[in-house]
Amino acid sequence: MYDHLQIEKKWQQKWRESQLYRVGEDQTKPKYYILDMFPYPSGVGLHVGHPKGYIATDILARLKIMQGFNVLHPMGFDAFGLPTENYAIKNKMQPQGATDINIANYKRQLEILGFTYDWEREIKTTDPRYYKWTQWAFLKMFEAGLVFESYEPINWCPSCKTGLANEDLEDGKCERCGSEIEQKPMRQWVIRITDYAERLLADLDKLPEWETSIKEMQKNWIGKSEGAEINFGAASSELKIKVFTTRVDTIFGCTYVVLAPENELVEKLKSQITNWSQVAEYIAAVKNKTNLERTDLNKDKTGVKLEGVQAINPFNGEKVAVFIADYVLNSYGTGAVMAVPAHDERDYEFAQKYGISIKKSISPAAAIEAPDCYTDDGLLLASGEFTGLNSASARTQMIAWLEKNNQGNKKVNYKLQDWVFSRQRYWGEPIPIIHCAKCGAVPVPYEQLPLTLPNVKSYEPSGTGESPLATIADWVNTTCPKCGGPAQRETNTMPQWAGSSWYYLRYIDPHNDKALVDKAREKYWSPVDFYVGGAEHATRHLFYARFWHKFLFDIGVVNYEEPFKKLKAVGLIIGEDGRKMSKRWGNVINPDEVVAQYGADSLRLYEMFMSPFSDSSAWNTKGLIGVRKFLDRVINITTSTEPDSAVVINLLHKTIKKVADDILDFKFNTAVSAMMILVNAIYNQGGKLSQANYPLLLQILAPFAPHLAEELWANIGQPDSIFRSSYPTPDVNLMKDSQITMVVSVNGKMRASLELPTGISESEVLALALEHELVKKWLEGKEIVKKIFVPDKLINIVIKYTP
RNA sequence: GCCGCGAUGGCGGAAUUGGUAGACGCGCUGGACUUAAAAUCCAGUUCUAGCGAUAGAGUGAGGGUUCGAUUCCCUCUCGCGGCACCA
Repeated sequence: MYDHLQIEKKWQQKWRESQLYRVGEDQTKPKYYILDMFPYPSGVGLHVGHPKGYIATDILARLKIMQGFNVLHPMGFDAFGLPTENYAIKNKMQPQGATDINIANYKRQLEILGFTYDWEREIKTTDPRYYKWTQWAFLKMFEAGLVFESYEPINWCPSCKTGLANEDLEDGKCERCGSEIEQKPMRQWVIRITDYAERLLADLDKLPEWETSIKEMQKNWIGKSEGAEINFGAASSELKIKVFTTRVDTIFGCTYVVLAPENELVEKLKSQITNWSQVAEYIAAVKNKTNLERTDLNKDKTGVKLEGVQAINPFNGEKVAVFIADYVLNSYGTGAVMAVPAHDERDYEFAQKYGISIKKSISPAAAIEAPDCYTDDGLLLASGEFTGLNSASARTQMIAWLEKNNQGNKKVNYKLQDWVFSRQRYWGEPIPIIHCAKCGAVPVPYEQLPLTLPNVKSYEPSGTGESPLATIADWVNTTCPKCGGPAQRETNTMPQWAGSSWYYLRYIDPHNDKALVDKAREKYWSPVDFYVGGAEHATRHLFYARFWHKFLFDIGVVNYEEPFKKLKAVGLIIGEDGRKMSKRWGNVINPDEVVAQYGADSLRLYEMFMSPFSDSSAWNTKGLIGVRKFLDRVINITTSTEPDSAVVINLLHKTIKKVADDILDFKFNTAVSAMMILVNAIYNQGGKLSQANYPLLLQILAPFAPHLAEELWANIGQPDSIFRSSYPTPDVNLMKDSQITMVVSVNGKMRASLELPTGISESEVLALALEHELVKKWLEGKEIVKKIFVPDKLINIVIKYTP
């Protein structure tokens, strides 16, 4: 047993005093930038799940430091946003005050775990010196035409009293509070992220070190689909009904056309629609539905036929019926589809219900029975000049036909929607725009940045949908920077994602007041070599950050097109009862208590040992005691003037290599296991280790258990920190095995094993095997058909099977 | 429904160009030490049969490829994550 409290406190203080973690700018050294997703400092503090990723990056950082790299491993706080604002309202505090208290608590909790952060580089997104550059980037986007105002209906959370982006919804409910959301028209600032859709998709291929699952999620999020826009004529009207389809090849099977109820064509066709009252009623009913109801797949498809209107198929001049139905979304494609019930399941279901005819135009290429609704590619059937073509070439030729006849064109669509970038809330970066009656939306001049958040009496949402900022007359009323006339400030603030979209750049150059980041420094430190965080950010933060970075690249602020070279997702730690850690279940484990009772080194080691890094797994205090026992065993190893056994020497050098390799691979659980095996071997030789090898043991342990390793390092008279020593290099000769276990199997089944010198030949092994009693009895009276020999591994004797 | 990932002892998990399944840890059993307990140390621990040597079975289920499959292929079941009427 050792006094972890005393040791850990002592070294944390010494490291601070000696500025062990100060990050230098010596650009002649190779750099390594390791980044954690920075935390949101909530009022409840950290539970043991939060630091898991930080422990892993800290181990990697310490290894890299010992390997001679200039390591940047910073930490900061993503502090703007709703939770703090709501927390402040509830506790009758100012959001700024609540943030300061929460950050101080988080820092304290991080400090006791012994991380290598250089707090000189700390970032807070709420610091005006930081958000000056968030605002600056926004204005650059405004200048570049990427930002626009939109009056589209937005998702409105009646409980949070704020607008939400689609990204902030879960199952049509508010991600934060779980309330059902409503549709409410609201003036919003929107960023044209869709302009970058193609690059965000294509450049995923430049990220081989990202986990495929996260790349797949981003791909699905962008949702690219290639197809065609086709103009259907409207009978007895000049209007064109433009539809989008990925399956032009099925168009000869089109028996009706469907418009989204909100499609503006509906209003334009009003004069021809003979059942308008019925149509209007349907449109009104759809409007009242929440998105949740509308997108519920289990519900029946509904729609109304537009009596008096017909659409003309440009390929064959056929007139087909026109419907409105809420299964067609106005926000995707053209808000209109051509329906081919024979080859699309939704259309099939709808046609069945409304008695619309079903016409086959594709037959399966293989000789199989065609189902009523066949959705795969095949051969074209009854399709005029295109009959007999396969689907793929038909699509190419039919699009060419459309373009030649001016009836449509090739078109790529994305599910990705533009980024609603404003919130009607107080605790966010003010959007630096001034509204002038004469000049329109005018940017706040760059030299006036940062545009700071004013103090306000009440942080409660106004309830009208406007930000509390709107109530501060002397802040709102200003003069137009362009014409000098009276004007009003924008009162919306930015979403929480804004500050986190580029923070990794600021760590490189945190105090620069002339630029977002110095370009030479950025060239040296970027990109982030290793980024670690929760997979839940795959389609939000990670997507926005990639977009923001590409924009900064385009305007020449950064040198590289992608911000994060390697990405690893951290698995959750759930409660001992198998449920997510939450106050509600009373299963939260507080790291403060674990550190007090077992020490930070034990916590670090345990979280790395408990499961593969990216897997989620349940906390188990018994397992924690197991790694604490391991540390106690390390302490009890004594140094000796006697040489070590061959087994220990061999194992030590193998372990040096394995631990370093495993850290770089984020396979911490097997690294810890390898160290345990080594220590067990040392105990088998009496718990003594030679003076020459003892320091090596401490060095491989140091990244995992820094306090203890540092203490033991000092105990053997080392004057400087163990983290200023060089990570040991394994001796390849000492790692070599002189003996191997040769497996002898008969028909693939292990029957015996032989301890033999390495490099032994097949004939020698065979001779020994045939003599072996355990092998002999299986071979008696049997004919040997063949032998398979894997050098230094096994020999398999194959005999003829005679029942 | 679609996309991705996964399923191994009582538990967490280990094992990759296909070659000893169950490393390491927890738990459990026994022993040493102790007046006793805790701690520590040592030994054992997949299941079945056997005192034992040993034999048989065994990596979610079924099939296949192979001298040999936890690993590769096909079908299915269950679980996790993401997306979801995207035309």
